Amino acid sequence: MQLNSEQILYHKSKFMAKILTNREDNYSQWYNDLVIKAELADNSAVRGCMVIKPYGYAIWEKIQAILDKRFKETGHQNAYFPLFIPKSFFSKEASHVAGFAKECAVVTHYRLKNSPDGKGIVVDEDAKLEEELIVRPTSETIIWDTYRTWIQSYRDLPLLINQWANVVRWEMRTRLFLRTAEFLWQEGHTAHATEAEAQAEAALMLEVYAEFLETHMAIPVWKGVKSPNERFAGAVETYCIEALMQDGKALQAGTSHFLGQNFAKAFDVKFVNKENKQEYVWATSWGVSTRLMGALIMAHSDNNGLVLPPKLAPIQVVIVPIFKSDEQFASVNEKALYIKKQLETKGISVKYDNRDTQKPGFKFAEHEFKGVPVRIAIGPRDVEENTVEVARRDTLEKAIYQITDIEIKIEHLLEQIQLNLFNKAMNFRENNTFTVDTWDEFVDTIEHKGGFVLAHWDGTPETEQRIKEMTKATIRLIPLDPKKEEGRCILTGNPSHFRVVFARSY
RNA sequence: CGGGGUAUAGCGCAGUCCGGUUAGCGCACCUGGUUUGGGACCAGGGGGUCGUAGGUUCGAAUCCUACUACCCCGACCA
Repeated sequence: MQLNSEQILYHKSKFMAKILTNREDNYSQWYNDLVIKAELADNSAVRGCMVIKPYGYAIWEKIQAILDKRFKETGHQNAYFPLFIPKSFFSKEASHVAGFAKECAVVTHYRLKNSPDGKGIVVDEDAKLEEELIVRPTSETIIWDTYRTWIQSYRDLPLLINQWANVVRWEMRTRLFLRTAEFLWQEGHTAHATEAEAQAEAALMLEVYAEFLETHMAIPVWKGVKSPNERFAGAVETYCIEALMQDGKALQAGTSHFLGQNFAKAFDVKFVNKENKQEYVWATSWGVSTRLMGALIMAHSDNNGLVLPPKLAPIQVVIVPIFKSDEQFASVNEKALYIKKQLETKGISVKYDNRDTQKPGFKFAEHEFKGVPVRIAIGPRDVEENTVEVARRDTLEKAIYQITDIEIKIEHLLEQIQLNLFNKAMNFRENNTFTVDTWDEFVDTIEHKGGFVLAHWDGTPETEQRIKEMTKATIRLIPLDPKKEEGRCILTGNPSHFRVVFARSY
């Protein structure tokens, strides 16, 4: 019972109200259409800032809930630090300020007044701040300034804090979820007594992110370390997870930084060790943002709309009743409610779409567009035969299920869908990962195939920069445990001992 | 910030070149009826300072000027 593509096309072309640009025709437009028409987010009246709509926010809340639980399981506590950061804090860590200076929003005044010409309101020049405030692009500085007062002794360590917050980076060009001027994220900031402990923390959180993407978002990731060019401003080492989108571009999905003692020194955060000696503390920070929403959308969705992995879908199963007469509705309704109750005993989130203002076909199309993993349709024929029609979003297949043990069958189906999405994404990545040895091959692959390209690099920032200028491809990551392989840099021909991962990226 | 484009009902558009009734159309919305196993149909109805501010003109959605916002492409970045 499979709906073939011609049938789908027929339905779409004849009735379609929500037009989705074809993914193959214009990937960016497809993405934008999807975000807006699936009601995940909208552009707002504020340049570069988005409105996250209830359906999109529900997905973000699921992401938050799962990660928050993992953070707490790994010993972290949530706290909240100010949105505003005194400008002077920023200049304390040289590379940090250099990295963020160009994209900071600055608060200079604290009052408005009626304009002298009587038209509207103007900034009151008399209300100029003594010290200007930066709207946080990230919170290292305010947090480390605070940690100074929290940390005295090795007994205060490790300090394991996370905050869920919004940050602002004044980007020139923005895209819904992928790059917005304001975005939501979590930022972990930890302080440790030893370098090894801090390194272990950075590695642990990278692992938490990788596990989350793979098992919940169904997106396979590469783990690695950033080249100096791509390193976080102020970090000693930046670890990252990179995912491959369906257009062959890479997306950095999360980062975890080993900050060494850079911020401890800049903000004079010392502790007394067991030998009663003063030492600077060792630090990490790590974060993921609403950008994950972009990854989720781009990794799985198709020309019929959004495709959501069951573990993050706000609605996992939608039940659509089909009926003509009131008597039919009564019996269908009874069965539908029974099924809903059964599914809920397994913790499945079910929407019973019993709106009488929309026809079944409309509901099918709508829930399909919004990526609901499983749809159950139940009509008079089903009631008679004790069956339902089950359609899965990932493959668009339909099947008839006996209602007996429906909750077990659907639970199993959801697991299958989750797995299938991961496997599809994994296959895609494998089919779009290329190994090249010459410059011509490299350019050709980046230009015509996209994807991840494994190549030798001489290890210098200059070479990476030149490659970026010539091909727009950057080193997405250096594998954590690179396989030893002697070769020559694709650009300079200098010796190299292992391959790194190149790609064009978001 | 550079290049290009757009702005007319909630959404998508026509009308603008070549100024001239009451600014149209599709979808959506409201009412009534018939319908309901893949985006229903019929009838009736509501909704517009034509992005903003000036200007030209007897008359401006239409011509001119400035401004603003958004989208796409680049440089920058998660």
